[in-house]
Amino acid sequence: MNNYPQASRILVAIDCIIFGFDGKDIKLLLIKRNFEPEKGKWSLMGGFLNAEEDLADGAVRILYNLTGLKDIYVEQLETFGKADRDPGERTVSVVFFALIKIDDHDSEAVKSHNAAWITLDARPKLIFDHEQMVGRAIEHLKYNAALHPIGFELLPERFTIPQLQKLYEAIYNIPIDRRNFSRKLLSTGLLIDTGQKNNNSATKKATLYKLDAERYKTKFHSFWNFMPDSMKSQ
Amino acid sequence: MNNYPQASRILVAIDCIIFGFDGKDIKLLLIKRNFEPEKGKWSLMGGFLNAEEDLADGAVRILYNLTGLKDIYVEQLETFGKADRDPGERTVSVVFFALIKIDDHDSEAVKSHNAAWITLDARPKLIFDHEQMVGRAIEHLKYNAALHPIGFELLPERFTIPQLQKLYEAIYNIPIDRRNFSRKLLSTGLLIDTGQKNNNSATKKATLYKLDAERYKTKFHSFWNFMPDSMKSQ
DNA sequence: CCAAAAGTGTTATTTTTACACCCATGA
DNA sequence: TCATGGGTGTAAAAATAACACTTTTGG
Repeated sequence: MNNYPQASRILVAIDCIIFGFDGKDIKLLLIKRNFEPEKGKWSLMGGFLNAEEDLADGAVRILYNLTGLKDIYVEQLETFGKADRDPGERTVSVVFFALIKIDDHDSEAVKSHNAAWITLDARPKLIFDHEQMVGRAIEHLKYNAALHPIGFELLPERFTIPQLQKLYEAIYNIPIDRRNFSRKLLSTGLLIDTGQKNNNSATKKATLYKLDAERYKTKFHSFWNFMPDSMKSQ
Repeated sequence: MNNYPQASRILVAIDCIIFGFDGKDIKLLLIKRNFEPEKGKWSLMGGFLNAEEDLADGAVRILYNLTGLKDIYVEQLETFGKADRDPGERTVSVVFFALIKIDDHDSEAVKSHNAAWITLDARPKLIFDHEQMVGRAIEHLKYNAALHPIGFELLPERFTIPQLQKLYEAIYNIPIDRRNFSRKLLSTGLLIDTGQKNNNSATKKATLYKLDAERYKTKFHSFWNFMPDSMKSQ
């Protein structure tokens, strides 16, 4: 069957930008390639879309290979399609944006792929246009974390308000007022007090909350402001 | 040169969702296909990405073919990649979102493509997954018109505040308070009073404004609220 | 002179910001 | 007992929402 004889068939790649948070910094999961092409250089985790595979399934497959996780927060970000973006062969790359709970990943799988968690500041040069992809993903993270409750995807199942605050401070690289932040968060009605306290702290133990899964679903598309207004123009 | 021998080459399509505004309704530019496949049915305007063409250039080419316009507001929206989305052959489609000033388009070109401006309510069933694409684009329009000053792209070079209000009322399908809307708009500093008045009106003539191009560029990424807060949860 | 649409001002309410003190904990 | 981080309240400022009258125009 060939209804479109004159059109070009092109490689379709999938590249994944994977963010994590270690309690202090936002990190990217990058791989040091032990395969060709560009062996020895750093890149995003990727692969090709299979002939009979749904695009979204391809992203899940690639994320699973690297992290051992199946229920990851994934969004399609943007498709990169400059004619010369891959010098080997014309390739269009669909970039996916993933947020994971950093403690959940399978460190064996990560190790076997020669991958590492790297802070944004310390990231090496990446191959092809992967640098631009990361730039776009950081932009997306900043933009969307202010409007939707996606920050939770980077934290453990149970988390404290101070943890969440540190996350937002890392994303926007600004200090946030503790009192206002806490009030704003609690007023969303998204947080359920688990009654437990955090043991990690050497001082007063913070309350552990979990997400109200129902409300999270229904409120996800609301427009919010986790970010101070002074950041809105950036 | 074939560095990736085992990967599949796939057709890459480009489909364009083109919005216009006639002063009363938001409209879509759709084509009634006078070519195979699916001849006689309605679809989005589209085409295939050429072997040596940048993706963004492909979108511009396709938009130009249909509208005769080159400086159109275009954003990449989303890539649709279900394995079975095109029954003819595996095709991944990159969907673009375009806003045009409806009076500017080349009606000859539109006619020769068998295309028509159709209101959202009156739109026919579309082929393949084009229906979903349109749904996604409407969502995107609603979301983004509230946060960025993209509404202007649907209006003539010179426009009045009441025109802009009607546009927003059409997008969100709600009545907006004239006084609050006008104040909010003018406070952005984006509008320049041209000193002219609108002749179309049968009653009091409204002031014609134009965009402050400089400010438009610098303020584009600001987060705004052209939408009343009561809509935020939708 | 009247119907229809444009323009504009004030007040109440809500949201956001700025800011300081007390509490719990383990070393 | 003290240093560290967690928890909370209040008042000022800013933004938003609600609301009504006057002006211009063409028929």
